[in-house]
Amino acid sequence: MAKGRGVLSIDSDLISTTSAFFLHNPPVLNSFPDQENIVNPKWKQLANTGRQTMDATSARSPPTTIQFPVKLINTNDARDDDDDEDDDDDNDSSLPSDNRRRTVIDEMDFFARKKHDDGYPITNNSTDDLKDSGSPARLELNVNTGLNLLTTNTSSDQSMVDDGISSNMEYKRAKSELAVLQAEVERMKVENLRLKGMLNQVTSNYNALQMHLVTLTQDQKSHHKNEQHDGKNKNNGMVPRQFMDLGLVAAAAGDTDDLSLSTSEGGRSRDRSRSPGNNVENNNEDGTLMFDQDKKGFARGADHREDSPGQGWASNKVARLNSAKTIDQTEATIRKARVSVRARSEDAMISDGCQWRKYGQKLAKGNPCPRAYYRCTMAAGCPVRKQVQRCAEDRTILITTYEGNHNHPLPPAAMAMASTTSSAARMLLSGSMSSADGLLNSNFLTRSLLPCSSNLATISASAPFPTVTLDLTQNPNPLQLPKQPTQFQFPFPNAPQDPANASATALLPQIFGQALYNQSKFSGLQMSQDMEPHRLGQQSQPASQQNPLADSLAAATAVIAADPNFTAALAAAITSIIGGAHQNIINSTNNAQTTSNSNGNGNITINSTNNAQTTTSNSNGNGNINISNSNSNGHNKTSNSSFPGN
DNA sequence: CGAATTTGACCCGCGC
DNA sequence: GCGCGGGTCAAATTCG
Repeated sequence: MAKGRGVLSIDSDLISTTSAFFLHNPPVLNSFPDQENIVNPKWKQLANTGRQTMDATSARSPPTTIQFPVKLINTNDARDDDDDEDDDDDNDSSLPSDNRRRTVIDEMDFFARKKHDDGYPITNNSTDDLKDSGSPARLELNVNTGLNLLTTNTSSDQSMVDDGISSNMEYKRAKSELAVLQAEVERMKVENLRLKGMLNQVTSNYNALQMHLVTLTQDQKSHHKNEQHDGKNKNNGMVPRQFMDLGLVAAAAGDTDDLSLSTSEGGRSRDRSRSPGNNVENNNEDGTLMFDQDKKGFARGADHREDSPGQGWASNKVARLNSAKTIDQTEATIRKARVSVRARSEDAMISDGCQWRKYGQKLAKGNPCPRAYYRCTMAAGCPVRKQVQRCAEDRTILITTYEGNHNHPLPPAAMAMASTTSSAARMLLSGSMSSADGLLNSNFLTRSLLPCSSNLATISASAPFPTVTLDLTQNPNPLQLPKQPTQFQFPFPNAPQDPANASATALLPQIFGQALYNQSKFSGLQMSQDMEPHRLGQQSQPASQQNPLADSLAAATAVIAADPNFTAALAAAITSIIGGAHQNIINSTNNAQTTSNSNGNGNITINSTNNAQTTTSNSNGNGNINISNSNSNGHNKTSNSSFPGN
């Protein structure tokens, strides 16, 4: 897990970077990040892996993305590249030199380019962006510029006429392009209204969130030893939402036959022959093989599914095979994804609200402390597993790794980890599955989007399993939070300051996990690009009734779900809270600009504005790394496999 | 006595 | 092909 770890660290104090997000145009979305916007050749090479000719696409097709200028200024590094000019000067040379250089994301100007295109005054960011547009590839994606009008028309519009008669043609073409863009603007406005509502909800529920967490903390402190037992008796407080197993239930709902075939063939028999008793568990009431796969899920399920297509099945349903295979790959990635929580605790386990049964223990290599294996026993067949092991270096640190999603209602106290585990996969997936080389891309995103070295959250896509690690054991990097003298103990100001209390530490995963969960919730189920705003609000309403916290964060995360950069933005907000923020403002306006600002005090301001495109621009301190988010693609994929029951 | 835990064996994937 | 390591199983054991 250690190798190749990308680290997420967003320092509210040092945040001085302006992030530019490029919002995608979903209908013509490219499934791969805009490596054209990647200034660094090395990164660009990475981004090109497994991707088809993007250059040709961008050259021939109408603009698929709308760029929103972002300026990322790296202030953490000793290098003096913290001004715009420097960014321009060494775009190619300095940017990649150190992927691990911490980049602090401060401001996310989602709509600056949009403003520019709409004729609004060009912001400073826009200016910077234009300067950055020295990269030819970037110009190609600058869909709203006049230049692109000449280069991005569709092939059908490409005429063989001579230049002499082309002026009128080009005028019409430009007019057509303008109409398209105007339609996009209208759609963005609708999207913005939706986001506005979400963000307002975040604001209105923020106090409720704090109260909720404080209550949880007090409750967990007082019932720390008995929490698992309490969870058994809190059926009244069960969250009615079903955490369906990733993908497998989707198979039950849609392609049950196919996936059943796929899972019943191949490597399935070998396992069953060894464990006949599992057959009972395999036969779920709905006839799916959900648990059967889940039993292999922690380590082997994905592998089985990946090579599962049978002979006849594949030959008869080529088209469906492709789609199913894609889903399988998605599921495999999700299934492999893990959420690891590092927390200081003297107890054998951190209290996460679930009931667990130990089914194994093993001495893992490199750690004298045994690793314990637990499975959730709150419901028969629940696929969720967790591993608990003490850190070899510091045995006061308890490392708990979760995988899987609960298939049963959960008590509120258990929502934290459940949300985390069910969503972390998608967070990784949002970057990893946007292209053929999923993990590579995920890792790429990790390094590019989350270049900051941090103790808070780590996303490791290069590990055997994509892992999101939440480190609750260390105070933030002093270089990143120089103004935060106190040791990080709890992310919320009102929280008890008891570092040894595992219950308290378990709440950060709740926050983060909730965000992740909501991200998946919106991205996978409700964040459909085609979904109308009012419908979205309606769907989120029940959850809101159940848990205002869930919805408030859901709203924020819905925005974040658009891109891993947004996740970084959320992390920035969380980090801000951790850093002692006393004020977190999330505003929503109709202005064509979205910014996320963080001052030295850890305040976070997120202004949502008139835009709905989902292209992202990312950059570190040395230059601009522009990543075209495949949000819509990736999330649509997950929507097929994530929460089919909803 | 039932439930939970322990623990050795087994299976599987992966690297050499 | 073999060994290693991770993960799981299930009989044995312990616990309440």
